Amino acid sequence: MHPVLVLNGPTASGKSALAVEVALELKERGIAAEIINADAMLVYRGMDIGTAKPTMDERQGVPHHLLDFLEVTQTATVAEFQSLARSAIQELRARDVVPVVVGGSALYVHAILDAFEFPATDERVRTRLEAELAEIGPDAMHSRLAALAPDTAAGILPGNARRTVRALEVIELTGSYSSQLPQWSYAVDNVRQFGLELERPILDARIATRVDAMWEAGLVAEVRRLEARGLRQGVTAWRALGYRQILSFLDGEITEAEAREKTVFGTRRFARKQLSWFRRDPRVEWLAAGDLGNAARIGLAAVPGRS
RNA sequence: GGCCAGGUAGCUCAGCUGGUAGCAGCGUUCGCCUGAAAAGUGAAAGGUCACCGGUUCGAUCCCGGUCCUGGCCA
Repeated sequence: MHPVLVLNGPTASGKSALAVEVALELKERGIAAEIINADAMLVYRGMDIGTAKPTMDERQGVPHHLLDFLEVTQTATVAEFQSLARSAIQELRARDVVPVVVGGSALYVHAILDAFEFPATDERVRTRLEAELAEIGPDAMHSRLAALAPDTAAGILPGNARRTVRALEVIELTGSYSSQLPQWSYAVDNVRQFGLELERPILDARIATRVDAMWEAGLVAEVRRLEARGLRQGVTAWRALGYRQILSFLDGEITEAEAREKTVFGTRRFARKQLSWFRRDPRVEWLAAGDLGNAARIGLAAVPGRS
C-alpha cells in the first residue's frame, strides 16, 4: 500500500507548488500521485485569488481533490471534511495512486490522519437548541451548559454560541462531550508527514509580496463577485483573510490601503499560528522551504523499497 | 544658522507643572480549542523614561547644557 504523503507548512511557504513537484517526480518513476487539499478555505468555489488556490496551469495536469465543493454560503465543517478526505485517500489507494495531502488547516490534517471522532449531529435537536438560543441568548445557553458539564463549559467562551449549542447537542445525544483534542495516534496507515519551515523575515516578505500580487490580480473584484453570490450570508467563508478585510473596505469602514495592510498583518499572524500547530505534532519531518531537493526527498518516501 | 515641536516597551503613543511609568494599541513568547481552525480565545515577558549636570527629602515631569529627529524661516 502506498504511503500517504502529507505536506504541512505555513501559508506562502510553497507547499502547493511542492506537492505538484512531488507528483511529477513520482510520475517520472512510474508512480501515479494525486493531490488532496486539506485547507478549510480552498473548498469554496470562486475563492481563488485570495486563497492562492493553485490554477489549472500550476496544477500541471496533476488531479486535485477536495477543492471547490462548497458555495460561499455553505459552511465547511471538520467532520465532513474528515470523511471526504478519508474516502479520497481510500479511493486513490484503491487505484494504486499515492495520495499527497497538502495541509493548511492543522485541525483538518489532524482529523484526517488521527483517531478523531465527531459525534453525529441530529437535525431536530440542533434546530430546537438553536431556537432556544435565539430566545434566551448565548449567555443563558452557556450557563445551562455549565450546569450540565462544568469542565466543558470552561473550555468554551460564553459568547461562543455555536460551540455552546454544539456541546449541548452532543451531551443530549450521547450523554457527554469530550473537549480535549485527541492524541497523536494515526488512524490511517502508513503516513509520512513533512513540514516546510523558513525564516520568519523571509516568510513575512513572501506574504507581503503575495498579498500585493493578489490585489493586482483583482482580489477586490473577486470579493465583489462573491458578494453577489451571497458571501456575506455564509458563516465561514467571509471570514477568510483578505475577504473579510475587503468586505470591511466595501462597507466604508476602512480604506482600501488599510484593508491591504490588515490582510498582510493578519496573514503573518495566521502563518505563525499554523507553524505553532504543526510544530506541536512530533511526527512531522521538517524540511527547509525552497530547497530544490525537497520533491525528490519526499517522493522517495513513496518509492517501494526505498522508504 | 534662527525659531517651534519632539526624543518614554521592538513599533506607535499615554502619562492631570515632581513620589522611580500604562489592565494602552500593534508586535513578541507560551497556552486553550471536537460538525466555524484563514475562525474564536487566555496568559506572560518586555522600559537605566536620549545623555550630562543642577534644584529638591525625592525628578520621566522643573532649570541649564549636549546629542538626535521632524517642521517652519533664512
